[in-house]
Amino acid sequence: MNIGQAAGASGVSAKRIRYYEQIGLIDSAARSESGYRVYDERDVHTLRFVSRARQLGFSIEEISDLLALWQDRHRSSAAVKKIALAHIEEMQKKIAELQSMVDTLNDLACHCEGDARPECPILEELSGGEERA
Amino acid sequence: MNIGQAAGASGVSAKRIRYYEQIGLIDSAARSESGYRVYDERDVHTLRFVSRARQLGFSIEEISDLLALWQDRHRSSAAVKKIALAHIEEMQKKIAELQSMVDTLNDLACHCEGDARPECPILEELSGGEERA
DNA sequence: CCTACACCTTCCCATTACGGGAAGGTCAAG
DNA sequence: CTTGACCTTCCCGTAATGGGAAGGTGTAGG
Repeated sequence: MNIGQAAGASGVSAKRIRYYEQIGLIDSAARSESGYRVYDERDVHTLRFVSRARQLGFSIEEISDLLALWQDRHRSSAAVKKIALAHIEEMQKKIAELQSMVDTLNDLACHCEGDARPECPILEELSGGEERA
Repeated sequence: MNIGQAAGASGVSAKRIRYYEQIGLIDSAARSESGYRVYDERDVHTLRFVSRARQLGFSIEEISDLLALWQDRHRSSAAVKKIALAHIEEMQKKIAELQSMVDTLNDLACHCEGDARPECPILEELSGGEERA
């Protein structure tokens, strides 16, 4: 099957497939005589694996490690779990950051009248308490 | 004051200050005879505004709008609030996405023994239920 | 057989918000 | 007068793609 079909079957765009190949995340595809990339079910399966991992927010580098483990029958589940837990922690840290920003900003927005007048606690806060420089 | 002092006083690195000038977020700084950028308190105040806005997660483009409003004495607080609320919504959406990923992954990780054996629900899930391609 | 048209190829540019570092000019102190 | 800390511009690299150009391929219909 050509890249377009592999894309359709895996949910990974042709652009992305080429990119993944280029950076070495996935093996170089076989080629037809005319130079077209050729894929089989196994390739599509791998692409789906990558796609699902991306949906869970793993970075390409993490996915590279996960793929290696996936293909290693002597892997330990501990190694996989370690990557997963590290990723969870990263995401939770990011969530905490975002939540803190939301809380602060929400607080400010709540005290903003949101009318036609220029007085605005949001700008005052950003300004450092004093008004216009 | 030179860019280094402005950086120290505002908490914005010299690199960033030049970048902000380059993309037009802030006005071009005055120059000394020898070509050095020169800043005053007002500039530093603006830089601090930008810095605080960045700490709340606003994008450069949003900050550009906020700066314009800040400097517009005829602004309406409604315009400011609108930007803030939109930003809050974006962040909440991002949080929800991340939280969903964390939940899913946590669930999988909980069922992973994390020992020396290769069996791993995380990889099984990424694999689509079937084992190794 | 020829012509569309859909598909494929590689290559380069743009995105976001900077940091790093090179090559070279400036300034103040010792 | 030299050293070292500044400053300048310029270009590269980041993460993970999307867009699009220029050009080859494959197939289906007239």
